[in-house]
Amino acid sequence: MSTVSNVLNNPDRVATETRRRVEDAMDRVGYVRNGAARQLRGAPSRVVGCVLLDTANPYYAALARGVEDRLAEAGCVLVQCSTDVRADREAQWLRLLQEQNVRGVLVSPVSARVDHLTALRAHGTPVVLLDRAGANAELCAAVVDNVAGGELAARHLLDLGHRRLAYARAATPVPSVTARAEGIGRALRAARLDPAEALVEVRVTGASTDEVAREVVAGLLGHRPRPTGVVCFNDATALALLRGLRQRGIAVPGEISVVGYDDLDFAAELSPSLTTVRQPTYQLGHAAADLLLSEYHPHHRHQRLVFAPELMVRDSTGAPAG
Amino acid sequence: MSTVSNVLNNPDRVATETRRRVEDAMDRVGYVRNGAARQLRGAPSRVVGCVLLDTANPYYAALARGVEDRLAEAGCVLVQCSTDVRADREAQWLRLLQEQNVRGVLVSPVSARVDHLTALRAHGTPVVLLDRAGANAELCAAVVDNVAGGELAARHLLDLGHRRLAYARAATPVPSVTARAEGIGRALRAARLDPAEALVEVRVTGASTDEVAREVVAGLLGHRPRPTGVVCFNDATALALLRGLRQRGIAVPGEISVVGYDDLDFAAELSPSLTTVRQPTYQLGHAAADLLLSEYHPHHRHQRLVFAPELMVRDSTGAPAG
DNA sequence: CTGTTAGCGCTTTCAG
DNA sequence: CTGAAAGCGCTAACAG
Repeated sequence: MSTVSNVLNNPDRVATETRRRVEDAMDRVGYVRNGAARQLRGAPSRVVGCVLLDTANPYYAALARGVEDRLAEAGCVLVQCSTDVRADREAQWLRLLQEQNVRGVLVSPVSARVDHLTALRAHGTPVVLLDRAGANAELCAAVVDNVAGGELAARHLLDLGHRRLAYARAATPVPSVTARAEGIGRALRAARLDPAEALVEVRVTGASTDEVAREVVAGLLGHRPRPTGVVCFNDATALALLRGLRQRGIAVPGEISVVGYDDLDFAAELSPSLTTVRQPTYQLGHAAADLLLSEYHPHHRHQRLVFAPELMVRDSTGAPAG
Repeated sequence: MSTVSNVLNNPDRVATETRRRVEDAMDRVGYVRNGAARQLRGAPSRVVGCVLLDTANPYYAALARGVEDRLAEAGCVLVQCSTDVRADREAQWLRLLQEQNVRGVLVSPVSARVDHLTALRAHGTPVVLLDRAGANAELCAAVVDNVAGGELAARHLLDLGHRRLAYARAATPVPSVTARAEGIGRALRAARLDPAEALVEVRVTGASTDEVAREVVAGLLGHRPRPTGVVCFNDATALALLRGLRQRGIAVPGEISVVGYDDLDFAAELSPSLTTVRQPTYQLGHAAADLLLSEYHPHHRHQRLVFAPELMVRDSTGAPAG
């Protein structure tokens, strides 16, 4: 019995001949190692958890793929859970993952409060924050600089000559979405404009493209003076907005300029092609997984990895009319 | 000790007062159940595995979300693995999942041969096939009828008057992609055309949109007589093709009609908007998970669930010139 | 209701 | 190299 165990875990301690005999006995009887029992004996878990706002969202799907690929190198698999931005679900998933003794969790937290995550870490489960840095570097984090992203988008519009902007954002107070608003405000102030006057926030609640289109267009056109440039918090919203504006016969970028966020595959192919902020999503996931795995090293120190977004200028933005 | 166990597993056998005492002792010390130990004692695993061609692909992301939601109802989580259409990876992931004693696996198999999956099932791990029905119903399967999908797309073009078609497909012999080719052939024969003459297959190997665009356009234009209608095996390829044709100044649908596959969010928003075959992806995942969970019922019989695709007619298709 | 006990499959240690 | 034994945390069965 101990020889078999050695064949599996310390192959070099076993004579080649013996090892061979054990190995083909194994596949004669179809032996499969029992992970639960190993883990109970103290072996590190080979499962990592990942709690995201919505795993079907292409942004998170790409991020998760980055995570998955890095974990594969370490022989680990990834459990993916969606919260749909609900704190109760986040808590429930984290509990389940903790019970499964996962090797660690990557979390895109629903709210800015991360006490429960700090507690989870203190309890022995490594945690890496995504999209949101912890307050005092008490947790590892990997983020794209959303403030910078919002700033890039807004500055681009300001440079083109726009003076009244809108930000079409999800109604839920997701940290990354809020940070982009902050970046937009920063760009406005740098241009000596008062965000209270020069910026309209339009909140999107709809689920379908059509609903979103209606909401955003209504929010924009209902405002006087009408904004001439819009930053959308993601490309899906920009897509909906472009449709809504086309249906109303409003020219883009002639009457209104539109900036997206994410640079999904289709952004470059729309007509007009979409100016948008690209995020290094896959790399972010890869690096985050790397960070998580490194928590097992003896002298681990928490780190915050910050990735830079990049503005992709295309045809949906131009100088304002008049 | 057994009382504690009962509080967790048979709460009604314990007096309310005692239960309460146990419960707050638990959260005073921060007790967390050990899943590995439970499982070792025979509790059913709460982890389900899912091995897909590429988890970052929006098609699979939506499918996985359907799976995830159904599993959540049963208190289970989903591990997602990507094979990138490589048989060795598929085998490796399945092995790992088997060692983790997962409750079951959903697999979108790399090849038509599923012996290893039948063997896995025989060994005690429930298996549900995705995108591919097993030969003799020896495994559960949930599929969208890809033959019907290919047929829908081709018949639409034939009805418009096209007589020379192309099929732009992934070079790898993925079952679902091949089935669509079969459907196209069937539609051609139904219209009394010989697929050998009336159909060109263009194989796509590129990874980036630009490469794909080049390949497909070259494949199409290099053929005499030139096809007037193209079915793409997915929307991403159609997107690339539209770009390629636009760059060459070829009118869609004026000179060439294009049909996509998947009906991703952006399909309706392109210019021209994309005629494409919609698949009930989320529902497929949901139903597949349901099937998997049902394997635990005593009198389970393997079933094959077939979902119907739907043609979304938009502006990228029209009557051929001349 | 509480305490005791056995044992799930594995790794580790120690003797032979 | 092989055999024996302990114990990871839990559940189930049973006696008090």
